[in-house]
Amino acid sequence: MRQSQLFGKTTYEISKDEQSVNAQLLIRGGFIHKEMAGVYTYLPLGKRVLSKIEDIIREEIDAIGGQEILMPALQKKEDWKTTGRWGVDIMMKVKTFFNKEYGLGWTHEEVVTPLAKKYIKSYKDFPFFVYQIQTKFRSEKRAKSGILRGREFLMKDLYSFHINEEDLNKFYNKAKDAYFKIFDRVEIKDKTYLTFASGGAFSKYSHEFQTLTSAGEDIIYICNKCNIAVNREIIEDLKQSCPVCGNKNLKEKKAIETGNIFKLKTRFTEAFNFKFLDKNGKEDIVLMGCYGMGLSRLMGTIVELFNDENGIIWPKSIAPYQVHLVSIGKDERAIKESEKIYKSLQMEKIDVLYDNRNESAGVKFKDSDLIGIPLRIVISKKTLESNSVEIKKRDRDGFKLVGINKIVASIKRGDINNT
RNA sequence: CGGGGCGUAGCGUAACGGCUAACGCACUUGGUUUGGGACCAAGGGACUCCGGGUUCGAAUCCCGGCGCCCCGACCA
Repeated sequence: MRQSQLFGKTTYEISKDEQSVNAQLLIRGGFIHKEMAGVYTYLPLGKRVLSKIEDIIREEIDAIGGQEILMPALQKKEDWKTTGRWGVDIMMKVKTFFNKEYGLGWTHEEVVTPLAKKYIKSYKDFPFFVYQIQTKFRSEKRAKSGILRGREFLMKDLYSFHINEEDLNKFYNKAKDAYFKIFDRVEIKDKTYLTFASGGAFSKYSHEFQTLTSAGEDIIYICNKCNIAVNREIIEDLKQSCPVCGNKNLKEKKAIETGNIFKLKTRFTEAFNFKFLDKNGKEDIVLMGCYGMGLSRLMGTIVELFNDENGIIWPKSIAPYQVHLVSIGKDERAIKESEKIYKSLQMEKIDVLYDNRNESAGVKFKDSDLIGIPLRIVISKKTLESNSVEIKKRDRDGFKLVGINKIVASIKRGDINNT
């Protein structure tokens, strides 16, 4: 992508209204645009990051047997009445000119349960797992913290269906592992704790995935022995101790909930009377689990975690581009060589953002820092004096020169992947 | 939903009862620049959030809306 043609712009100044770090950096970098409180447009750079997060999640959920579907955001009133959730205050509703009402989906049990019931009758078809990556609507009383708490946000929601508890438990643990794989791939695993939360009426605990950040809005209590945590709602019930080992020395930390998994058991299958026929031809109730993960929140969390005074520092796996090719100056040969490198990187199928703009070196470097692509190739008259380009890496350890490539027009995929 | 703060060009701000609403960034044109947010010159761009009031006169004061941010309650 030629930066001269990139839709969206970096800005130096930002309203003092915008106080959260993720909103500031993402807006300044031209990743997102705020439409209203809690509602954002994802510009090309932001959309690329979101898509990369989406790809990672899709891969890991597919790997545990998830089948992707896409359910409607516009939902039937009667199904919400069936579960008794039509009246919850989080639900947004729309009304037509003729006064017909619909709910806007903030979760999808009311859609997926009747849907599954329609297709599945026999024990032979269990277990099965369906998920979607879709926009959710929630009437948050207070949207805040940039894309950490929106009224409209992108979420992956997975639903599992089982004929017995043992099978549900088995999958529940698999989902847990898959979540940690996702956190690992976006480089926040070491800051993310499996956190015990209240399980409601049907199971003792549910689990949240809480990622430590000062921007977080939750308080969790970490057990360093077990490497797990407990959330605020159940800390008192547990008498301030770890539910696994009983350790009383829990550390209080701020965190953000980046995922949650929940054994729904029969909460929704009973409401919709979703039963299956077992081996003996006898009816029994289906068990369910649900597994959520907010993509836009994950993106915001990563920005909160990985930045410095100059801008965002994206993990390699979700950076909007793999390489930022920065061409400095108007020197004819430098421009010609930049074009050659740009084309050769494209031939190597490397995603490259090419700063071909007619801007000063300072502007280009500042923008590059802000956008936060971890690998930067700089080419200028100066580097060409030694027939080379600079390859610089900017990551959480700082900013350093990692190489000088002598043969300018022949940077290969390997050179990029190895740095 | 309670408390606090704030709404002036695309963005950041100034003017705080009195001439044509000012400045910086961004934008357009021409020129000089190009290794860390350059410079000169010339431009375009505003129903001062909306509605009502007070006043000879309102961006400025008052009332009512709406919107945005922060704190709290609630929540992925």
